[in-house]
Amino acid sequence: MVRTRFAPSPTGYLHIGGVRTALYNWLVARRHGGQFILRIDDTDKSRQVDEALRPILEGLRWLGLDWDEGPDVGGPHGPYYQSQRAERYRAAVEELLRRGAAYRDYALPEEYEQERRQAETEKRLFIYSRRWMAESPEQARRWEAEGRRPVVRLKMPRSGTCRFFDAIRGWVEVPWENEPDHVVQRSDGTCLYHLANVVDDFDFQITHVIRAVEHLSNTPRQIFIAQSLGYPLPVYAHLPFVAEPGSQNKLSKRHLDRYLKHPDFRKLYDLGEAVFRKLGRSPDPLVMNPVLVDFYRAVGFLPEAVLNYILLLGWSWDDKTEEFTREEMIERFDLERVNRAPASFDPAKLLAFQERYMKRLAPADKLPLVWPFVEQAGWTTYRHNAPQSWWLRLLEAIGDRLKVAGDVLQFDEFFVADDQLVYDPEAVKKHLVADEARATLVQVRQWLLEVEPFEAAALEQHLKAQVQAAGWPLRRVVHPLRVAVTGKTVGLGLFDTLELLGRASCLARIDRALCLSEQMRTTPALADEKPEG
RNA sequence: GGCCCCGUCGUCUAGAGGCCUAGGACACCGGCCUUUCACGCCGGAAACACGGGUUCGAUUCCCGUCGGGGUCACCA
Repeated sequence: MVRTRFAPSPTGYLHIGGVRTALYNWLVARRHGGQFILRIDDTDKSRQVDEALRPILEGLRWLGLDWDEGPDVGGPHGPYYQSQRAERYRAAVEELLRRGAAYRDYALPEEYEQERRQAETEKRLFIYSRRWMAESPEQARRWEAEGRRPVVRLKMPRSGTCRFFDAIRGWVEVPWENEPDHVVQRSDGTCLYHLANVVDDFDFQITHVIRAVEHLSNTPRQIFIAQSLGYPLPVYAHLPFVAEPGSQNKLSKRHLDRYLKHPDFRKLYDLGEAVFRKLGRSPDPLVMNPVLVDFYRAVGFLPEAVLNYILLLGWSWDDKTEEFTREEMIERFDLERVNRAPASFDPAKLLAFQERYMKRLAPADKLPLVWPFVEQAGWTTYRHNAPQSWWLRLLEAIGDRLKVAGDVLQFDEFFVADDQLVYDPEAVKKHLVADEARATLVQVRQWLLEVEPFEAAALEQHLKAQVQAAGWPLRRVVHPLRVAVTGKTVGLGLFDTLELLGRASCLARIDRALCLSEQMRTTPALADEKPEG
């Protein structure tokens, strides 16, 4: 039975790199019909573990990475929180002591540190003298009487090499003498991460330890602990880290400022910010950060797209295939095809996946995605009585312009009341102020009164015919009309726009636009200002 | 600094001695389509870090150099 695990610390956020680690663990488990376990590394626990854990669990659920054992679902090997397993770790330390693989060290931190520094100045490899290693109970009592409190150190081998197989890197060798006598239990009796980690992996019967390379250099000591305790070794697989856009540095949530100088990253961020602005939400730094998964959920990305992108961050199936359904991922994923070199996070490619996936959805599929955003923006009221067919028409007309679900909010001209529509001053200046534009609008207003039914096809047919009869170029009508009814120079197809707004709104907005145009002409400050040519 | 890991187009990658005139994708550039925007279509530029070996033959194997990164806690 294959059993893998993901072991996040409750930090309050889920990082792209973390998701990839979770995904690969999940895939290995699912591929082999095994189990995926979630364990919480809260050894130095803070009060609000639940609070700090929520974004992580929600993120994993959003992406569909379900776990078989762990928080919320329980399981036969629990508890799954390290903070609740302290007794178990202490027992393991006792066992290590009993087997002679560890010792109580009564050195004061300064004393140990001094030896270390001494070696450093002499430019030689530091090997602890073990001078304060308690050789007998009497000696221990004596030192305790002096007020010394021991830590427990691993009695690491001092010759030979630690050789282990890594499913991604192959054989890795490191001389044992490079490994110091690591502490496994503090002087206050609490145990350290590496000990806990090994004990948990054994207790949970983890068969594959798949984690970031940062842990590669921790592996020898963990192997020592495991072997000393008589535990079987899991299969190790160390994933390269995920690098920053355009660099080889490890991606971190802390350097948002620097990443924003990267144009593609900036574009992604701006997209999210635009959504937030329309929602009137202030940008929470734990959400408004494309390094964190919460960002994608908040902005309306499709989890399948995000997951597909992350899958390819260090793994590929062949020289052509880029898209994978959940089933295909499970069927094809293999640790042996994971790359050794770090892969840098490419915001543009992520966006490309999102666009590709979104483009395939029918309006009826997009509606439930988009709806929460419309609701949050409080825009359901203006057209609250619009039938579902109106919404489907709107989404159809928006088409590929909808990159993420939150993008609906950019089409606010369809949601605001006619007298609330905001006109872009540049657009007005460019397309509404000229005499010709005003005359055109007056004429078009008339034509709009005649069209029946007030639908895109009929509108297009009628307006085009009238324009041709008048001997005008189509653009003479299109641009002023678009600005008049939407306030913008860009948007959906014009005839779709007219239909969706409905006749009454169109007429009302044209009237407003004409007023606005009049004001512009008679206000010298505005009229004199020449638009950039 | 010690130890460990890594090095193919700007980015993600294919390549496991001849299939390579180094393939695909994203981004980029040019053109077409077009009522704006987005989409779409066509085309283009773009890489084996360097130096030695091994071999009839190296992007692929070995060594070195250079470059990048990780790690060296009574943190996780």
